[in-house]
This record gives sequence, structure tokens and C-alpha cells, in this order.
Amino acid sequence: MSRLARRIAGGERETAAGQDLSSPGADIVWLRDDFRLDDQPAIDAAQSHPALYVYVHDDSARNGRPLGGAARWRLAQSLQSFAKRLAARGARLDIVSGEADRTILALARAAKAHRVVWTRRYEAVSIALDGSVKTSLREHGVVALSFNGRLMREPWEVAKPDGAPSGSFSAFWRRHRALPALPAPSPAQDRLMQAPWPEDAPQRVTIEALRLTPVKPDWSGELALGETPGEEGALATLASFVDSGLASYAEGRDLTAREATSRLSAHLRFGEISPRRIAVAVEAAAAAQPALLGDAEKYLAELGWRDFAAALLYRHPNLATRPLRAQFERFPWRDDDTGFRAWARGLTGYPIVDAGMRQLWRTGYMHNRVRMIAASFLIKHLLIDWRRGEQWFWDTLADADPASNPLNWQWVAGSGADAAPFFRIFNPMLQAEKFDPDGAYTRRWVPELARLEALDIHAPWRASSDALNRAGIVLGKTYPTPIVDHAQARARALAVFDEMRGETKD
DNA sequence: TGAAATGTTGGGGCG
DNA sequence: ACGCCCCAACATTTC
Repeated sequence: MSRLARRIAGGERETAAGQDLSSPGADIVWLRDDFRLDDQPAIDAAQSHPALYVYVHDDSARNGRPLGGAARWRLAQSLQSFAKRLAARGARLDIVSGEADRTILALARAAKAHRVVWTRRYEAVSIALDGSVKTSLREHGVVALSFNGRLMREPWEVAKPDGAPSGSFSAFWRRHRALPALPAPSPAQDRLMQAPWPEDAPQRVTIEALRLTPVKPDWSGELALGETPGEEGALATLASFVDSGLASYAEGRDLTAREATSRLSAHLRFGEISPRRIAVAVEAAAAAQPALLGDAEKYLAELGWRDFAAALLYRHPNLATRPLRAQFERFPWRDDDTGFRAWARGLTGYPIVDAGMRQLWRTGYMHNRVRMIAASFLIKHLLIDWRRGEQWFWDTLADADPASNPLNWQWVAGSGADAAPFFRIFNPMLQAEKFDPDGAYTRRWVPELARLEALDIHAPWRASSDALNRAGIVLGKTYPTPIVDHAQARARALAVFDEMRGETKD
């Protein structure tokens, strides 16, 4: 266990000496990306006194990576829905805009707080900020407690005896699964005790005042299509996934037109559901119905990747900016704004890539299989730095996670932990034929190709002029011709990769 | 959580 | 009947 880990874990057992429990103060629940009541240890810990439930909006990088546009919109949804949920239990969500640490300390002072509780985070900057808040609170005799509410298991629980994280997912997952069963999730509190907002506390603002939602233009129309933000939506989605989705998960999760994934990613991102709640539900379903075992294993491993990403970010704070494999520091990425723009807008001329990028732009979501195909295309076909793609996803994905997003980009680039080798280059046509066999996904997001037959839809440049005419397509006009040739781009990528390896040998 | 190139095998057409 | 070629189908290796 690392020193930091010990400090955090130890904190839960400590009580501040000289605490006057009869004083009229409040408990403070400092909420950050844990907008739920179910399996919410921070809220559970604050029920011996009336409490304040506070979200501090702090856009500065000191508080963690500033949210991208789609995630900001999604955060507003989450806050709104959580405020209602609190209200239904007799409590209130208070929102303050300002520097997170100062705000919490000022509020603790004004409220004569007994204790301040929160859910832990795993980014270095956030850990530093939370640590300094914890120290200051304790200096003032306030109990500061933090909890795990975001991961099945925290990084140090899965670390090897020497504290180092497992370098490959499979090793990590083996260690993870060998640990004693996950603690049972705790149900939501029926009633919450609410403390009054203190006189001299920082000023509160409305959710609208945070300006999280785009106004002009309001591009949020289709965001979060197919999910209902908030804890209720999350629990309902989990229930229906376990009831009817899980059975076809292993077989259908890669089929892009099918809703065979859990669609819980954004709920998890904003803590509207706990991964332990999900894991326990999935395990219980498999225990009751052994036929689901394979699907459950597959799904739990995906949750495992989420823990793995957090563990890597914990160990490598620069996960989003530095390749884990040092040789990739010297990769000669191409400067190609035209190519990047075509990719971002879904105008590469490769239908499956364009479909994914347009689904992303319009809905803040992209099917996981297509994320891999689109990322591979940017990195390998266009040889554009994975960090540019990572940043684009960060800005446009409503579920963008500070650990998973960079991990997955590094995975595709071949520069990460347990990454796919660089030479594993996706062929967009083959991927599309496998995972969008009838073209339904592509038709939905690239409507100008909708009238092409399945035979032609994944490679319209190969279609006969007759077929193109019938479908009302003029290549280069109504839909782009491919911006790179697949075979040439593949050869180029392999050559550049060789070049990099040659240079790093000496 | 690939794809392409290369190697191997075996069936069938054919002289 | 036999060897030869072609090539699909599958396996292995290389990128």
C-alpha cells in the first residue's frame, strides 16, 4: 500500500480528537461525480447530523481536467436530476461556483461542520487538492472522511505487493478477481437530514447560472439519445440490461446497429450508479441463470477495464499526454489539419468511420466497436497524433472519462499498457462487414448513403455507377471519395512504425 | 478486442 | 491411371 493509500484508507477510521458533537453544526457532503443515493458511502456517513449536500463548480485545472462540451451538458442533466432526487428525500442540492478547496473550507467554517465527507478521485491534481482540503479541515478540528464510491476496487487494492500496478490487463484482472468478494452495496437512505445554509457561507447559484448547456447554437438536441440522465434512469437501464440485454451481450456487443451494450457509461461517469451495484447485479443474474455466465464474465471484464484505467491514471498522472511506451515519444506524427477536420466531421469517405464520428457529434456517444475503428483510422490511416483524437473525444463524448479515454486511445495507438500492437491496423471495410453487416448503423448516421445496397454501402467507391445513380449519390459531391487509400495508408503506417523502431534501437 | 501474406492440404478437372 | 495444375479452405507467420 502506498503512503497516500494508507493515509486515505486510515482516514476512514480516524475520529478527530476534541470533537464537540453537541455543537449545532452540520455535516457536509462534498459531491463530485457521485450524483446518486444508492451505494453512496459518503452520504451514508453523513447521517448522524443534519447535512449540507454541496456541489462546487470549479472549472480550473487544479480541480481535475476541465470538462468538454458534451460532458458539461451531461453534468447539468445529472445535477438537475440529482437535485430532484434529493428533494424527494427531504434534502437539497446546494451549488457554489468557485475554487473548490477554498469554498469547502469556507463552508465548513461557516457551518461549524462536524465532518466533511466525499468520494475519492484518482487524478493526481484532484488527489492533491482533496489532500490539502483534508489537511486543512483536520487542522481546524473537522473530521474529513473520504470513501470509494467510484470503482469496484481502488488502485492500491489491486496493486502487487511492492505497490506497482500490473502492467497488463489480464494480470490486473486476475489479481482483482482473486480478492475477497466485493462488499455488498448499501441501499439508498429513505430520508436525509438537511441542515440550513449558513448565514456567512459562500453564495449559492442555480444550475442554469453555471452555463453548462449550450445556448447559441443549442446543439444539445440529440445528446444522450437513448439514455435518461440521472440515477433513476441508470437503475432502470441496469435492470433492463440484466433482464434482457445480458443474455446476448457476448454475442451482440460488437454489433453496431444493435443496442446490445449496457449504455451505462455516462451514468457511471457521473456516478449516477455505482460499479459495485452493477457488478453485484450482473453476478447475481449469472448465479441464478448459469447460461448467462459467459456474458456476465465478458461484461464484468469491461467494468474491470474501467478499474484498470483508473489504476493506470493513478500511477501515471500524464496518461492523457505521455505515451506509456517511451519509444512512441519519437513517433513522427503527421501535421494534417485537413485530415483531422475530415475525420472529426465524419467526412473521410469511409462510411463506418464517418457514421461513428457523426453519431458522436450529434449524440455525445459512439458505439464502442466504432470508437476503436474511428480511433484506429485517425492514428494509423492518417498518422495523426492520438492525443488530438483523445482531446476530440474528451470534448464530444458525454461519457468522457479522464482515465478510460486516454487509456483506450493509447491502447489503439499501441503506446499503452497491454495495448494492441501498432501493426494491428483495422480495415474499415472488413470491420464494417463484420459489425454492421446489413449497413443499418451506417445508414442511420450517414443518410446520404442510405439507399445503397448492403453490398456497396461500406465501400461506395467500388459501387457501379448504376448503383450510385440509383442511390442518388455523386461521389466527391454528395459523399466524399476516400481521403486516403486503405492499402497505401496501411503500408505507410507500417513503414513509419518501422522507422520509429529503427531509431529507438540505438 | 486484426489483417495480410505466406504456407499447406486436398479435391477435382484435365490431358 | 496418373501427374499436373488450379484453387478453395484452412493454418501459420508476419506486419
